[in-house]
Amino acid sequence: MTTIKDIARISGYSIGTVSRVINNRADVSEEAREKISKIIRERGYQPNSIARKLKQSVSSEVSIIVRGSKNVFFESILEEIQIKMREYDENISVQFIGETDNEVETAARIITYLKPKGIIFLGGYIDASRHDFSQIHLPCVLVTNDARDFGFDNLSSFTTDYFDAGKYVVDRLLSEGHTRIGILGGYPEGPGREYKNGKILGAVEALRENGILFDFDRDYEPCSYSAESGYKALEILFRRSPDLTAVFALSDSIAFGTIRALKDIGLRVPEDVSVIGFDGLTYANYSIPRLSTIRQDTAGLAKKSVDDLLMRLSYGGEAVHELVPYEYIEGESVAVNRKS
Amino acid sequence: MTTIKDIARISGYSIGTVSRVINNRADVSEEAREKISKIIRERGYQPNSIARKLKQSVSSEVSIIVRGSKNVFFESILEEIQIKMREYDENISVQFIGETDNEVETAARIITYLKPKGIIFLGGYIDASRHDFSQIHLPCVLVTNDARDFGFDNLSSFTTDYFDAGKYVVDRLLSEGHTRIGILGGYPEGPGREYKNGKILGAVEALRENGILFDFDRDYEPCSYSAESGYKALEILFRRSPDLTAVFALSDSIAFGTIRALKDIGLRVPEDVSVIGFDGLTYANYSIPRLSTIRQDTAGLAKKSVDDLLMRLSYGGEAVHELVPYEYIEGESVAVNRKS
DNA sequence: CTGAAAGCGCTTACAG
DNA sequence: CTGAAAGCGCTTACAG
Repeated sequence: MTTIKDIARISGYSIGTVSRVINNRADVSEEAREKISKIIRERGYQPNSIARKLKQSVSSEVSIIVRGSKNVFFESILEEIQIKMREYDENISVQFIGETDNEVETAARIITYLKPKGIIFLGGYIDASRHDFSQIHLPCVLVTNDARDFGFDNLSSFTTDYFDAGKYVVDRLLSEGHTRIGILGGYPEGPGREYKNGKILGAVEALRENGILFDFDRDYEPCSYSAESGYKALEILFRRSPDLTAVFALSDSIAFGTIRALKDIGLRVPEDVSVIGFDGLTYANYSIPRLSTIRQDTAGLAKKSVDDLLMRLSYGGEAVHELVPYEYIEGESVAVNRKS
Repeated sequence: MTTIKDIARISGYSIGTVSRVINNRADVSEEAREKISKIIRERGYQPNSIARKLKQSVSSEVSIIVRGSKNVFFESILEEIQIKMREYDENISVQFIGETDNEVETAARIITYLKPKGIIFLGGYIDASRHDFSQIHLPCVLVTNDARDFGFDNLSSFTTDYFDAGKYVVDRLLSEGHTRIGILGGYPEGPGREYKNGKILGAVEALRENGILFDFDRDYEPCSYSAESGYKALEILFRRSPDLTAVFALSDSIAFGTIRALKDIGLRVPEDVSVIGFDGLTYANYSIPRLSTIRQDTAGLAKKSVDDLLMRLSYGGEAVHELVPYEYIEGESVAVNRKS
């Protein structure tokens, strides 16, 4: 293994000077820089990143903490982030945590362990651990949640406007004549069994504006973000509310399970029941029927998050909070309500 | 930050003894071990892994190199590997590389950079870079390819028997009376435009045993492992061979694209055309129609790979090569051929 | 069983 | 602009 000592010996300079060349410091003579660079190139010398990390209190990596490893939507954002980071030649390390794990605690552990220079949270909440987060002073980005109101100047956030999108979905269903609309996905949060999910709140608001009071006990069924749970949740929902003519599934995977369950019950989509999903997974465009859904801009979310983090890392600047536009994709899973 | 020095100072022992306790060495008195352990627990002290890595020529991490970041099947194996590794309290670092990147080169880079104690290759070929691999002396595992014939005593491999499974698929279609069977997916490899893919070779063999010579030019269409390319490939295939009554899609994602394309052409699955996929993704059980497919044992592949690597890491031993059983899942996408 | 000391490969004030 | 030296937090022969 070639080390900095070898380069120093061969070049005739000290390891201090070699180190300065490696780190592109200004205070090196052109002569030394060229000579040393040449030798580094020839030998294919790569500085030992572990030794560097030990000295530098911070490494050159960005850590990405992903909440929930089975979430197809997060996987696609993660993929985009990876691509972007590779373009910029930045190193990343990915950490998956469980749905119920505390991402801020994880961040604290990672900071001592990996010493990242910045952190991207993919799908955390943060506000549940505000106190702990205030101990973290690295530039961070929260993706798929709005951190505007948390008041941390080192935490940017980029997210779809879930409230607005949820409202759009229900407005769309209302405009097709549906009034008996069910909602599938997510969980009531906190001790008060509150519904904090923006998609749900937006959906409820759309109904309210049309004089319909959403009955959670009857027309809502919680479930996690997978086809399996979507399937089961639909069965429960329709046993309770067989008169529903439309379903808003909080993710495409839930929607796929929903559509399959409806078929197995003997109901046709969209003739008997309309279904709208959320996320805009590639597969939504290949399912039978094609799924009508809200497409989140995964590429945009990823790009903005990465760009913001790297810019703040290099030049400082304030944290920003941005709502990234979504798009409604017209599929084949929505039809006019013929029941009423 | 608590360091080993603090623990030493508080406990009254030297940092050497503290280090021995941390590393569970035998040559420490019970008294010292207890006293020091207690303090470590109280303080929530975590040894700095970077400093450890610097001394130990090897870190405590296992690196996982994943080929192709858009591969849903690999993602599900990766997830299982992560779960297993976490159970065993082993740290991992994941590196995604492009479809066409050289995984052995990547491994060499990672070894100097991260100093992993072992490597798991998810979906590489290795044999294309045999020479370079012979420079790698860490325990390694290749998943989803058979390395038996490569002759490296540090490389185990676990894979589905693709030849056998491919043969099974076509036998299944033949038994339903299909003789005009198309194949979708993969690429001819190497300069000689050879078909090295085990699934394809098995399929061709099944046909041959039944007196049918597979016509690659007419009844095969290469494509990558996604719904999009499956959709396009099916269109091309059927423009050329509209008399096919069955399609073997080399992955479930290809199959989903295939089924959708057939529907858009105006053909029904399975009434007009039977389709069998490969992988056994969860979603295959929720699509319309439910997809008949070969389920690869992702959990088994992951568990065996992890167990083998950790065992060889701890106790040495020879590399092993194992074919992990697959299972045919009967869906709704295969029917008797009524054309002949 | 324990401590003192060398050293892993690098970075960075400090002098000059 | 450059070198000598301290030190990052740990591990591990070496003595005793």
